[in-house]
Amino acid sequence: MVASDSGERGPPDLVTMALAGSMHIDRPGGIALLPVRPPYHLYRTLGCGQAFRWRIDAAGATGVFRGKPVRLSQTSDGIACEGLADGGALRHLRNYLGLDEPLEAIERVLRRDSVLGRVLPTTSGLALLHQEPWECLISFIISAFNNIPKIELSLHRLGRQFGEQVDEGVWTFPSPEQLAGASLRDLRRCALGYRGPYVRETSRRVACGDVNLQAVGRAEYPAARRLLQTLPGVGEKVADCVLLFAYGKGEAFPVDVWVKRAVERWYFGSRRKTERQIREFAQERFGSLAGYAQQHLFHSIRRRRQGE
DNA sequence: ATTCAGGTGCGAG
DNA sequence: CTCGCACCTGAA
Repeated sequence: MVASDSGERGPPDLVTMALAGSMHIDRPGGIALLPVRPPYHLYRTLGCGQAFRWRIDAAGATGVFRGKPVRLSQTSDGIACEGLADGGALRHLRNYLGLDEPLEAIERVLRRDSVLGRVLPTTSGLALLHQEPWECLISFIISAFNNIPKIELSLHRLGRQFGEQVDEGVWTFPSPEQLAGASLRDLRRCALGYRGPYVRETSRRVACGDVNLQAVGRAEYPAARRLLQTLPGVGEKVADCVLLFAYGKGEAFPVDVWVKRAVERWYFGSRRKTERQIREFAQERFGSLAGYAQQHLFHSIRRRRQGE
């Protein structure tokens, strides 16, 4: 297997190299600039279904980061960030966005796979985020047997009901304590359906320290996965999403209906496989880059279906 | 009105 | 342990 580097870009220019050494550059008007290396693609990264609370429009992406409303946009110079003042927060944002993920090298390796080689031209530049585990966990509990607009609706209502308002129409994501103290009746208002009790029970188990989300991060992938799966509403797929999108466990390969369909069609001649077979196949084939492979496959088959 | 949607928990074999 | 099934609810 030889990498076909036809789509690869040339070495970064001097400006890019110089900028990459610094965390950010202050611009007039309280706008900070975070340098990025190609092929990083902000809107693919925020819009590919890892996180649900970013709103993307022609002007850029808006959302809440560590309790502050922020607006992000990508230019040829990097990521412009409006709303965060101090360098510490910007460093955290840099980490959150995955700006230092070695995407060029990752995609060079993935491109050796003929399927991904075909897919990458339309998915290149998406990075795995490093989300806050708590919000990510609740988001994917809600995602089960649900659709994206309604997941977004539920998360928005949870913020409005139980979080704190930081701007017009913008709320923080509620803490474990805030959700643990919620009534099922109030949770039901958030259109959670039968997931309401899962959300509250999981919140209780986290709030009381029964499950330590920091300890999950310190554990190896298999143990961390088992730990998360002790929570109600958290099965294999949800656990893998949290491990991948929040904890940076790159070997996680969440198998949802889309990825299952993609792998069956593109790797197994459309023969039916179980979710476990698909996950084990992917982990064997892609190793620590399984999560990246999953994102590209997911993104590709979804836009294909939607005719984007 | 009917159908669909980024799984999970359950009981049965 | 694997398999099949029911499931809240908003939007198309």
